[in-house]
Amino acid sequence: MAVPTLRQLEYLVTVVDTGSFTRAAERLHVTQPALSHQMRALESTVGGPLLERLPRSVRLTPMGRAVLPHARAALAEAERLHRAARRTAGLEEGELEVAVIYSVSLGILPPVLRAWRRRHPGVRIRLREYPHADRLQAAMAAGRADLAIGPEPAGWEGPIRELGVEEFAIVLPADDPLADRPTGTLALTDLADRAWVHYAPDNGLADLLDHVCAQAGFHPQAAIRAEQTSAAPLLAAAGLGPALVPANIVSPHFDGILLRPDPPIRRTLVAYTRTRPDPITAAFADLLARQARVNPPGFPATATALDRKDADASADPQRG
Amino acid sequence: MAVPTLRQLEYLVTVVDTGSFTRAAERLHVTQPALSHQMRALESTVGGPLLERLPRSVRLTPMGRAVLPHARAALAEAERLHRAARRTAGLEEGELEVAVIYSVSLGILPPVLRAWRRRHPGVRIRLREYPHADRLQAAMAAGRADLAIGPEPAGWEGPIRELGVEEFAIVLPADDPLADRPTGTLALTDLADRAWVHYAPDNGLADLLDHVCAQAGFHPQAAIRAEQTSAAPLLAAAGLGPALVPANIVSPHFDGILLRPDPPIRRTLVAYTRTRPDPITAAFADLLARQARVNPPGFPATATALDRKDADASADPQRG
DNA sequence: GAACCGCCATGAGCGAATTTTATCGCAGCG
DNA sequence: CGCTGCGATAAAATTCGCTCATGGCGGTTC
Repeated sequence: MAVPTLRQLEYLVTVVDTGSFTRAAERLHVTQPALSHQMRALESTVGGPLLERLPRSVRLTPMGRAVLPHARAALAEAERLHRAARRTAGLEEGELEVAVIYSVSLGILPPVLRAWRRRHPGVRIRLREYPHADRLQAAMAAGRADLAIGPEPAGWEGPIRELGVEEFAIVLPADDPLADRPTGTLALTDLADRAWVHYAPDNGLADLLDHVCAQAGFHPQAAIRAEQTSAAPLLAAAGLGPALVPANIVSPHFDGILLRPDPPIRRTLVAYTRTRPDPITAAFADLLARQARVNPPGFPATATALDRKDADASADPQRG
Repeated sequence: MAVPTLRQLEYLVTVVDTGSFTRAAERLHVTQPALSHQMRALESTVGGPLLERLPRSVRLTPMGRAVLPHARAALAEAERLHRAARRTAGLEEGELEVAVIYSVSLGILPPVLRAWRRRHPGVRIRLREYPHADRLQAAMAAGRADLAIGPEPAGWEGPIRELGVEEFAIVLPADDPLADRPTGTLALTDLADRAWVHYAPDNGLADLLDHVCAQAGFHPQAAIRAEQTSAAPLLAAAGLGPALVPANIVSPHFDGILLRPDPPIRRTLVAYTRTRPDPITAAFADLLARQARVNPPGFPATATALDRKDADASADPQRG
């Protein structure tokens, strides 16, 4: 009356294949009465006899003939299920959902994704981008991704793995009077009276810019509010005003000038999960921690060492 | 470590669909701890976590995502299995294997098959023809068909249903000196010195012809031995010699002469099964018993009343 | 033809797995 | 700060599935 058991279906096909209860029983490593019982139970759930017991063989009834292919199909599906599970455990396939703040998908992530794709071509990555660290954290807490990459989340309870300290740069056009500082550094207060290339309100960098300027003692005027983070350095280089951007999102062939703020502006980038990460997530987090160059050694140059030889270290769970 | 249970898979998809263990449990009419246990058991069989338990919902792990479609597929297959079983019980679909002797597939069967097909278009009939009643009976005993149609099997133990008495006719060419008997009958001895259209050795009619001729006191000479039963009347009409054929296999537009042997030669046709027939077989046997005109009323005319209005009588099991 | 053998069914008993009942822990919320 | 919803856990009861032992039935063999 209820659903059959996969094992009952397995019993059925084995009986049919061997043509005998006894042989099927020994192939299945059970005793023959167990098989008889299960077959009878199966016949009662489907509502009619499936096998005709002949003196020296068995034969399918019409109902048995109708049912058998579906039994095989269900078993094959269960087998596929098992294989799929093993494949995800072996990182051969799967789908990983990664949530990031904007700057990550512009800066550190692309080379990592490229390396990941080369190593695990079967594991698809679905990327979800958030403009603000708080929204990223909220989405992650609500379970919208397997792994989050962004600033250190406040009060997070799950495992957190540090990726590095992201450094911010001030972008000026090449012809700006302040552009050729011999030290390569610049105090924010030197730009207190400029109109800035600001960010749209929901972009986390808007808050960050407001915050650091407030610490420097002024409130930044906005010449424009960029919706897209990546537009900010371009707009700044075009002369709309200074911009504060993560140094790692600027292309190597960028024609603006990058100056290091004095004092430096930094934020730590981390990868975090809600719980102990599963194998795929752990592997991705590992790769991320090993390969992500949050800041290029020779700031402001942005060449990240993506093609570094990597050792397949074990994916030990992080804190948590 | 072993195969999962279909119910476990059902639990999984219900949890995913409802987004909650508790809601899934009530939808499945089990308590929530039972569901928790089963999910844990399933996770241990597939070798890793499938669900991530969030405060107010659940979320699939990558392995869960990989596994879920197969779980759904397996369940769908089980559902199809159940439906297929119900459909065979309702005679909506199925496959019936019928074994017959040659003359049946030439004579009484085609109109019955037509009627069956009209009534149960989903139930395919597979036909197996045997040249000899003994071979038919042996094949049936060995389980090569669901239903056998032929002469009464000797010492048969399963259910037998009588279909009628098949009458044999002597075929002569229209210009034969013996053809226009006013009585329409003819004694076999009148043909004792003719060369007959005989049958191939493995054809049961060969034995039958030899037998009835021996009873009439002579041994029939063979002008030819027909492999195909249906060829015999044609050869006889062409003048090769007299033939003895079941009256019902001769086409209405036949241009030979059919004479009733005196004394008549008859054999009973029956349908028989090994065991109490399943619904489909029983329904076919019913139709057969109701519709098969073993001999047309006006022998030797061969018009069978195939299009007779049929009442859907109940399919009570036969003797046995 | 009598004993034997292979094959499946049946019944009893047992151990394991599943479910239920009861309870705890925890997080979110008013 | 207690309440509520949700899932995990523990223990007990029930069900389920398996094995062991046995029986019936054909078919085969000597």
